[in-house]
Formats: sequence, structure tokens, C-alpha cells
Amino acid sequence: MAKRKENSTNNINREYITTNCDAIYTICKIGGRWKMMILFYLEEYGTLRFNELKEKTVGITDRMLSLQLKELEADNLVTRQVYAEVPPRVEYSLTNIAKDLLPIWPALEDWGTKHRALSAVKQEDSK
Amino acid sequence: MAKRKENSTNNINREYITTNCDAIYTICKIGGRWKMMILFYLEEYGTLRFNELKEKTVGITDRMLSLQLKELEADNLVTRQVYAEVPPRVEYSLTNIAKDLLPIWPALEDWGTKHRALSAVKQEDSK
DNA sequence: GCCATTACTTACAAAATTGTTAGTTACTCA
DNA sequence: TGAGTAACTAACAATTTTGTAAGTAATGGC
Repeated sequence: MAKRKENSTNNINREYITTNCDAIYTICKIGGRWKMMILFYLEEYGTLRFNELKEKTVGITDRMLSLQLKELEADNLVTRQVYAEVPPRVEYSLTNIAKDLLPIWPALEDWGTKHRALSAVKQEDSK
Repeated sequence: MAKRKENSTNNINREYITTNCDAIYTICKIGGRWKMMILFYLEEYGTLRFNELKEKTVGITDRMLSLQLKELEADNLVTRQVYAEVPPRVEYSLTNIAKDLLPIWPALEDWGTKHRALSAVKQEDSK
């Protein structure tokens, strides 16, 4: 997200919706293109440096990784540890509240798996 | 979503990610601005007409409602019943696979509630 | 014939997100 | 002196999503 126009209808609608529904609020927090992948890898490895995340996250660019990490940090889902070295070393890891998301993951995956299978069947049917 | 450019990096990344992670796939299916609200109201009322959905979904326009419903239908989350009357009557309701999402809802809400509370505290702290 | 009704669609515009390319910083090591 | 490194940032462009405003169709009732 770049800065948003405070008073655009678009932004007003988003605000209204996320303020009134905590489930949508949740989806918004993790809905960025690369966010769930980042969370996933941080969960798997515990702590990762910028470049390590970049290698694992196929297709991501420096810029997007930086943006997504910054948002995750601002949302308190990820912590950023800077070591005063040169070249720099920066380590990212999950916060506790981010870890609280993990139990929901399997349910999301299962539904996705099921839905995908169902869609595949429908595709076949319509041949 | 309007039609996508098949071979844009943007689209390729999305495809790749959603193809390789069912949890992200799930989030994508329900991530449209108004989709969760629509699903929510259909769950609450069982069946709703276009205009009924529009009244309940504060801020939505005809166009957006139409778009979101069309995607939900294409994704098999919503069924569309047309009655051959004039003026037209069209009724929307949830499919079974959409209903399978409902058990995940509370977990999403709880996390959102918790995260929001935590953020509020942080706001206070930094004053 | 004219209006009202419902569920849309169309053409356009604004806003938000994502991607591309080329830096920058500050220090270390050869 | 000059290259190399890690973790970024900046300027810009493309793509995607969302919103605005104005129509359309078919029919019943006046």
C-alpha cells in the first residue's frame, strides 16, 4: 500500500468495512500479495534475513519484499532486528500475535484444497 | 476483477502463488472488497434478492454488487436463481462449499478482535 | 402511450497495488 | 583505490480494483 487518499470513497468504504467486521479486518491484514508467504517462511525458519526471505519467496522483488515487510512490521506481525554491522544484517521473525494466526492456517488450506478439487471436477463436467 | 492481462508479471505471480498455496488461494476467493459482507448476509438471511443485498451492504454500488456476485457465482460460492417475471426477480444464496467457510469465520473474527485490541493498546502506549 | 419497477450493463475515471530499473549507504577486504 | 556486500529506497510505469454516472430491458398498471 502506498499512502492512501484519506477521503476517497474507496478508502472510506474500506475503513467502514474493516471497522465493522473483525473477520474482514483480519483478511485485510494478511491479504497483501506476498504477506502470507512471508509469514509462512518465518514460521518455518523462525528467523530470516532480508535476502533469505527474498530467495525463498520466488518472484518477489526487493521493493515488494521491503513494502510488505514494512506493513507487516507496522501491523505488529513481524519484528525487525537490526545489527549494526557492515554490510547490514537485519533479521525478521514473527510476533506472538502473528503466531496466533497459525492455528487458522490449516482450516484455510483445507477449504482451499477442497474448493480447488471441486472446481477441477466442474471443469471436467463442462467439457 | 475485470479481465486480467494473462501474461503480466502481476498475474503470473498471483497464479503461481495461489496455485502453490491453498491458504492463499482461499484468501483470494473471498478477498474482494465486498465479498465477505455478501457471504455474511446470505448466511444470515438464507436468500436475498439483488436489491435486498444492496440495501444491507452499506456503501456498495450496483456495479460493485453485480461484479462481486458474478465472481462469487463463477467461483461457485453463490447460486443465482432467476424468476421469469417482470420486473425481474433474482435470488442469491450460498452454495454448500461456501457454507463450509462458516466454521472458519469465528477464528478469523477472534484474531481480528484480539489484534485490534492490541493495536489500540499500542496506540495508547506511544502517546 | 407513459410511468414504475428490478436487476442489471456500459463507458469512463479515480485510486490502489504491483512491478521495473537504477541507485544509495557505509564499511571491509584485497 | 576500488570492488563487494546487504538491505534497502526512489522514480516511474503497468496493472488491477474500485467508484461515478447514466443508461437498458421487459412488462404491468394507469
